[in-house]
Amino acid sequence: MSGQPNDLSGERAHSIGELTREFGVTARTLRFYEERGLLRPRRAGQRRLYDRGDRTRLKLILRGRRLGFSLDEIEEIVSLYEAPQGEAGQLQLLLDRIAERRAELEEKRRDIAAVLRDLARVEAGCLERLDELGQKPAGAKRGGRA
Amino acid sequence: MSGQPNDLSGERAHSIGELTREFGVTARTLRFYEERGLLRPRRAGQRRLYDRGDRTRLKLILRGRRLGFSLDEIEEIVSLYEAPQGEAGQLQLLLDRIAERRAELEEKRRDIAAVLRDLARVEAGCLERLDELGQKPAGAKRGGRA
DNA sequence: AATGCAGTTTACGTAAACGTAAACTTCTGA
DNA sequence: TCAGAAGTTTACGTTTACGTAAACTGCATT
Repeated sequence: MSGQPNDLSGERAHSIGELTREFGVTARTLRFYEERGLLRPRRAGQRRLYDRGDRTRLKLILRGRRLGFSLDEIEEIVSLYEAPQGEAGQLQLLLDRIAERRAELEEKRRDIAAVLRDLARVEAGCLERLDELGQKPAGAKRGGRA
Repeated sequence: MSGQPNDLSGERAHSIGELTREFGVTARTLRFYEERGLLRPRRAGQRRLYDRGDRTRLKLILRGRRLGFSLDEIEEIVSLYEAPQGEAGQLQLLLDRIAERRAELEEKRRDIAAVLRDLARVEAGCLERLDELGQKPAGAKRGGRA
């Protein structure tokens, strides 16, 4: 229909190599995530095929990774997004876990704010000192308030 | 003067055990950080004595850890705070490194915002579904806008 | 003198998250 | 038809950040 054979979904699926280039990870990493159950690409014979959903999951995984979550934690977080529409008790449990994760994220946010504030102080000291030395600082555009 | 013997600084220094309790880390961790050069407590004979500066450094270290920085990166970041008041070239290098770190931290901040936004969406879905079921949700106070 | 607690060094062990190498298949272009 | 690129499985290696155990010291009780 849309060019490629085996196009059951109407979506263009990607090979593992395409994914590595797009996301800057190695094929080993993608296979490892699959082994861990974090990704579940379908297959064309042996070859893995990653569709849009897989790419979305990968984005979430890498986001969690940048934030320093372990793969176990990432699995937990990602699972929240795809929680089955259970009954009341399940939904309440889900809400509780969301609240926990939110608390962690807000702690991280405070940590970031603190580090940014400290860096701003050091930077201010540098600039002041540079000014005393009668130098012109290069580049380094400043952002908004911390 | 202020009670303890060997009180050269006018500050009350802490034993390793006190630190572990205060910060929720093990003694092994503190010794490991020292081995890595991240901490440099003074000694009373063999015993380590941690003063206010050491505690400040430890706070910075643990902050970096919560944000998923490696100990190498943490060392780099902490060293920024204690940079020697060098001459112009050194100051410029310092400013560059600060800019790099700021960029990383701001990426993390965006990541956090994204995850919080997604969690809020899932939460909204849960609450809606709970409402349909005619249940009253427990706890889980909501925060501000993402 | 003996016990116990807190601290010390030395050293091997471990879990997480991949890296790397080997040996094989499958497709594609020259 | 055959080389090369891209993919596959299997399996052992590596780095980071500590855990854990052994053996020792110094000090305070009992």
